[in-house]
Amino acid sequence: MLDHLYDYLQGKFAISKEDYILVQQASRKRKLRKGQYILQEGEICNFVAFVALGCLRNFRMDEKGQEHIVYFAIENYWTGDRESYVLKEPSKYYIDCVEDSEIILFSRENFELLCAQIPKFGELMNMLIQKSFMASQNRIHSSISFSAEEKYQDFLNNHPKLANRIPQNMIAGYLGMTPETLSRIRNTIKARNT
Amino acid sequence: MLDHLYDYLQGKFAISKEDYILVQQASRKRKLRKGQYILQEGEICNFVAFVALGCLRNFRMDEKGQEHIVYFAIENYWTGDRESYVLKEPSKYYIDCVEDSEIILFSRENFELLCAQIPKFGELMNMLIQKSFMASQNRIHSSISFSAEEKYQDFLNNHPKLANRIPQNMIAGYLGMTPETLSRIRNTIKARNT
DNA sequence: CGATTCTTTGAAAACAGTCAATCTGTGTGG
DNA sequence: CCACACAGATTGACTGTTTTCAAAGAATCG
Repeated sequence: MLDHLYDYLQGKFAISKEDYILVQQASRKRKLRKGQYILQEGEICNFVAFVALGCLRNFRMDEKGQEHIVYFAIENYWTGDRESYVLKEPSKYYIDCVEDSEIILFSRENFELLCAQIPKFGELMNMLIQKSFMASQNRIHSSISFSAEEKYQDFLNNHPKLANRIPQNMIAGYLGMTPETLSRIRNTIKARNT
Repeated sequence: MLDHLYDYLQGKFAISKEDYILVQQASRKRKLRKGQYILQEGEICNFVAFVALGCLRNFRMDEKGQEHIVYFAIENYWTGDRESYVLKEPSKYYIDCVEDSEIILFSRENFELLCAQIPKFGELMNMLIQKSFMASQNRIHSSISFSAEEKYQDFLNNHPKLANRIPQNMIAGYLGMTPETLSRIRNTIKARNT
């Protein structure tokens, strides 16, 4: 029943049936409801998660209770708090579900074992971190260079699929602006296109 | 004469003399003057560089000629444009020297060879990318969550060594604000501490 | 249908950017 | 050694953008 992940890994490096059985044995599936947390501030992130269905977000909460979102993970994306995982320190992040979701969880032990047992799997993870880094660089550039409207346009260009399924207050929290500002920006864009 | 890199690698994984000779043969040293470029927009980044001395910056230029700095590399840091390197696509970045510098350059071919020949070297690179990613995440958080003054304070906390040697207009370009704004922020901080 | 959450709108205030002028320090050439 | 040029930093007045707070409208879910 882990077909989603199997298709994904097939697409990445043509995993063998036998190796996939290892993956299956190392993981467990979890169904989650919208709003449910898989990580909370202060906990050590001892897992890596693959999103088979739905959408999750990584965010921090500030003293005023405002949520600042650093990452969305939809189908075929991985999530977790890399920093807490690597350093084995309490996380500064929350991870919760934006929609009802299905994820495949790997405990730290199992995940490291898999990376060692299936070299291609380990390489894939290195490649993913590299891609994450490249994406982060681009996000940093956008966030230090662009006006609020430009940031939103950039978001639409880079994440057309997210734009349609994520509430706007979260998009605002991802872009570093208030929901009111985002709403006004959408207005002026709409006005311009008429 | 590549002692700086030798000490660095020693500190990272106790490299053997023989392996270090490989590193030496795969690299070449370059002295650079302040302002000199090692990468310009449109070029493909076919190298990885280690900074033995001095300071370099990665930045993009917008239509108005404004420079947006995504990264500073000082002694014992690595630089280059990872995205252009990996994708073999023209870079969107410039990399130039903030001070007179000495760097150790690895061509793509030599670098990949080294990673394969010296497994610990390859692992180190993966680890560095991972750390870069973690640093990027934190920078994204700061840039979507903080006011201009908080961003500056955060910069002082995280990069005390950079604050003293980098001109303020560049710090402003790194934090995503104008030099004027940064100057005023420094004023209010100074006023508060008297 | 009612309750809750999300989005929009308005007016005022806070914040950051722009433009122009001045000040400071550094290094260079006469 | 001085005078000058130059780059970087500061200041002031003004403009524009974004936030804040409050309220009203839409949409969604049980």
